[in-house]
Amino acid sequence: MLDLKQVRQDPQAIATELRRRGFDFDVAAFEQLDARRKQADVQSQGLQAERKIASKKIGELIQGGLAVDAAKQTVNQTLEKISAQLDDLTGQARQVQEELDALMMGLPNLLAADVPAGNDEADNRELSRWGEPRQFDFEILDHVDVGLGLGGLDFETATKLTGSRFVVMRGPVARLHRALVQFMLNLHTGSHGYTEVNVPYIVNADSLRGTGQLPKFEEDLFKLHHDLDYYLIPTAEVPLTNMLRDCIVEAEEMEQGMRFVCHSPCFRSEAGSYGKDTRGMIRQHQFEKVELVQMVKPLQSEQALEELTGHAEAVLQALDLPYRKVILCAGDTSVNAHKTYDLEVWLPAQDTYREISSCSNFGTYQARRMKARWRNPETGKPELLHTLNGSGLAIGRTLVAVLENYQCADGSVQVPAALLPYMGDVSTLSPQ
RNA sequence: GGAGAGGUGGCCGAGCGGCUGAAGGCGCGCCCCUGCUAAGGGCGUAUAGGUUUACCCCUAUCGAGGGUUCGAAUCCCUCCCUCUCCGCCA
Repeated sequence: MLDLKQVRQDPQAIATELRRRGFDFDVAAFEQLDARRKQADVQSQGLQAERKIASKKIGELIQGGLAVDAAKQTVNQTLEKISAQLDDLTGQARQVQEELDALMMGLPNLLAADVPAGNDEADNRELSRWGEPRQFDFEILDHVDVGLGLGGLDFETATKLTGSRFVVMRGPVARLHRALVQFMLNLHTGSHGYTEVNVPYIVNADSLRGTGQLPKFEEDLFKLHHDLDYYLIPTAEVPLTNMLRDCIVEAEEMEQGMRFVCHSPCFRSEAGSYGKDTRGMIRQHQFEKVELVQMVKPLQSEQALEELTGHAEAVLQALDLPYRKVILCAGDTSVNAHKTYDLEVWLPAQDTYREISSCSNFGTYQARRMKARWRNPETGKPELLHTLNGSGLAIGRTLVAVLENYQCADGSVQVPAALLPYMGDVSTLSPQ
């Protein structure tokens, strides 16, 4: 959510900014609604003030010994006038307020100045590459066939158990998957200063509103059949970031750094992606991810995004997986993000780089929704903090990348050196 | 699932129809006193919105939502959450 005051101050400037995203902000409609809100507020608040005075007077008269009815009589006129209008006016004021809230909730975040122009994925700008894609001297397989050969990936059984877009992993491949989780958690907690957290995988609607998945993207979520509005998490970002919802963090605690890392499953309905990436593990309804979240003081978030992205890159480098770093263009940056870097890993079978991590700075956008604040010692006042998150990394896609990049001519797969300690010294996954 | 107790400011905690946006304490900030240390005294200290150059002022908020009333932190209803006991259970 944007700052209402800021929008009010210069709606044209906001409109211009949002146009970069291709978002059309109707300034006239906003100003009209805001004016209506103001009028409704002034009227209803004025009336409430009158009522308060009248009520107080009755109280005083009764204290002074007057009978209750007699006391009411003295202010009768005022009361009648008030009771006739108050419900109506407060109702109106509330309704207008709700409309304005909805409008504000629907506005995307402002983009950072260095976000490149563009409409979609094709306009994202590559910033750097790391590693050399390996040259294969044999016919390579994609991860599905590699996994099948190892007897470790079983899509058919998963389809029987549930349906499409699920997978069963078995034996050494399942272990490799787990090894990736352990390795990443240890790296981020050991070398990057993150605190490991374990969170609920089911969250309420307030949490999803806080991070911005609701109200606009409900169709992407799995909602539970339950009396309360419960959802499966689409990413650990939701519970992790919402830990600070309605909190005021003391300055001292901020200094120590609010860095959290969490391994969790992620559940996504993938509505609207029919036919996309249907083969293999690239796009599943359930996948696992190691998520990085930081809450920082406003002036630090720009730097924090660089660092956080670097933490995700460190995983790819340790696994010796070639990747490139991309800055998302205006049209491809998600509505709640201020600036996003994607890390794309090299997938030889697809002969292309595919997203494996997305690292974003949200500025105050999420914090304002969540009322996540810190106490600024200079002012003594609570101020919104900045939130960031990134995948460090998506486990399923990392497994895909390992299977493809480390495959051998005989169908076996070498275990990356960094994972050996987690594999019980199994250094090669052999075909069955 | 059953029975009971409770949810008040950054924290603890009083209030249980009007003088309460809320006593008292802790914490925090400023000042005074004190030649170290320890202690003491004074003042200030919620959030959001409106208005304003600013001060003032106005409105809302005592878990959430309804209701009763001229008036609700206080009474009634529904829901959520926490704690204790019983049952069940990984």
